[in-house]
Amino acid sequence: MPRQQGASPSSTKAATLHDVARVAGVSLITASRALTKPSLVSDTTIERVQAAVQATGYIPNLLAGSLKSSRSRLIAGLVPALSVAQFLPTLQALTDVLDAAGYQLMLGQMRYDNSRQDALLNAMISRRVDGIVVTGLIGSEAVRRQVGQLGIPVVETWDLPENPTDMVVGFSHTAVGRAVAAYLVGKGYGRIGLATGDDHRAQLRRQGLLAGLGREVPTATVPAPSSLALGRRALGELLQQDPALRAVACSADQLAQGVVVEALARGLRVPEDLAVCGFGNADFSAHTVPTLTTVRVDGAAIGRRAGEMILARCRGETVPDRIVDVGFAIAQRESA
Amino acid sequence: MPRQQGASPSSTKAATLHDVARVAGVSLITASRALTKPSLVSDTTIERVQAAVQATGYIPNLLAGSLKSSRSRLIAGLVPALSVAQFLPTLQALTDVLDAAGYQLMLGQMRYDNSRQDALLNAMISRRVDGIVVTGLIGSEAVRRQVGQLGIPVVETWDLPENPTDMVVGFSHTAVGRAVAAYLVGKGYGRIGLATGDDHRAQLRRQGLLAGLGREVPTATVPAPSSLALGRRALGELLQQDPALRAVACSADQLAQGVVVEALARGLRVPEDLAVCGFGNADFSAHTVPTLTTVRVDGAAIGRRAGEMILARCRGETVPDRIVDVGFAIAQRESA
DNA sequence: CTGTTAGCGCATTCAT
DNA sequence: ATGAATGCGCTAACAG
Repeated sequence: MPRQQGASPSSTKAATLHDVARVAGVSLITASRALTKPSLVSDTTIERVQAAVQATGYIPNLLAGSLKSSRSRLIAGLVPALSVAQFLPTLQALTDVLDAAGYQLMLGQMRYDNSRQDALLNAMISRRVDGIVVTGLIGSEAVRRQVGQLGIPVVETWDLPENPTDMVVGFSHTAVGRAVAAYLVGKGYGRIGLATGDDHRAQLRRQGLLAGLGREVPTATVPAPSSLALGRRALGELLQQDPALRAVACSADQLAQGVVVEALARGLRVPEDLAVCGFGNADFSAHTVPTLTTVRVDGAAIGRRAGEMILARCRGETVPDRIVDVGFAIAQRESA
Repeated sequence: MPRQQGASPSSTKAATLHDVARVAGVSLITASRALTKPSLVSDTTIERVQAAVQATGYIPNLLAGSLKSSRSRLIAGLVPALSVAQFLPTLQALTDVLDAAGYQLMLGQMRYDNSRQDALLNAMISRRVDGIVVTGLIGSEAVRRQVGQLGIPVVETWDLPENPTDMVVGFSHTAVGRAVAAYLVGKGYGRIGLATGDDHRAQLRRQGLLAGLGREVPTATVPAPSSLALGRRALGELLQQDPALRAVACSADQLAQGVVVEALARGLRVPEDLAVCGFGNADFSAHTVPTLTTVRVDGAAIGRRAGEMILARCRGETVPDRIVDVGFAIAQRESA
């Protein structure tokens, strides 16, 4: 018995707070307070209002409440693309933190494109989001100014810029690059190559790696999002540049996995003939053969922390640490 | 020079449409129409209004517009969890389709928990979402009734129930199970095992597989989300149940990858000693060694189609095909 | 093509 | 502890 398409609600129109108040025999505002600020209302009226809510099937209209109070309880969550596995734990943790506080996340995909970032931010601001969490940085100077003027709290994540738009939760990518360089050199690998994505942060890690090594290295650059297939291709390119390559640093575990697969397919042993280091500590990295040496980053912690900072600012609190470094750690495993 | 935290906008309050109208020298409603229904307004006034928008830095308040028009241009997108890689292409395509039409996606994680599903739906309805897209089915009978009464369009996806809440875009999981059974039997594999997730859809595929085979099979059930590690564990369990196992059907490519890794680690050749079939055609499946035989499903098409159906209903159109079967195909590769 | 009027449903401000 | 009035910013419905 399919319901009538596009029809208005089957019977009468939806109940409003007005109806609840009438049924409960109290004024509009008392009903409102009973539901949102129970401490200001007597227990008996709370009960009567709640009974009226049940009776009427009342569902509050947050649009109206938001308009009046100028607080939408909506947070914008911006990612380059949902397919970037890297950011999923962050988004997941963020959504959970917000949900627990009665906030919802509006999702936006920026597509590594500044003009789209502009349009998206405008759409979010039009909805009067109470805060913005962006994975990566806000690239558009115009947008930075705009959110600054409007006083919208912003948390940039997964990076650690010197001049954040507002707040930031992340870590130093150049430090990661240096750490990986030091690790590989410490293991005695001389001929090192790099398989890297083309995004901003991967390039920072590249710079750190080169600085740590003190020289250029063979490099294969692949487009986002990183994948096993791209890793295989990258190793092919790197071996053309240096057939005697002994180690490959990768900008993502997906790439590292591909490099390993390609190496094994070419009859190279990992790590005896070729060492491989990834980045991100993906869920599979501890369980491949060989297990993947990688850089561990707590993406969920980034999301949680970002959510808490945004919520604190939404409550009007001052956040003492506007720049939070969650750090990273090299996870030593078999592949390097 | 950090901006003042929690401060109100740096200077005066934000411009409203009222200000725009005043600056442009037209009435409020004309300014509104110039921005949202330009066809009803003369070109010269459009220009003047747009100039006024620039001059005032006006950003529309969709909260107010939505309240008045009862159309929020907000769509709820519900997934069990963001970590279920399966659904990402669907969400990504859905977000793109909605964005192009000026709609935004509000993300919700249901956590395989009916009570949370209830609470989440309520939060979404409170915000007067214009539609709901859920990956999987709406489990709560109360919620189904509620959205039905409110006349909110709903698209359930990735399944093909006989009685959808409203609309559905998916495919038959029992048919997938039968197809996989037929494929493996056709290849001559006798002793077949199953590594499967514990979610509803995976169980439907299991039923199809068993029906196709006409008998029970050794089964290892793992919790969501599927991963390489769980696949390795599952193969261990299956080999305990039947050391002479010749083939394993998996409910996800992540599991299949783990089964392959574990098989190789135990000195089994794939597919000579053990054939493996996955599900979902993940991005890596065509590039592993050996490449993974799997079931191809067009997740992006599901998201696109779902978005189009929701948007059509938001425009008041009648959707002729309320039940859309996007089908599936077995991708024959090396592992089986 | 343009304008006037009248709210959408709720929360803030003041009163009692 | 409760209530009356007011308006958040915008758009639908009618005029002209």
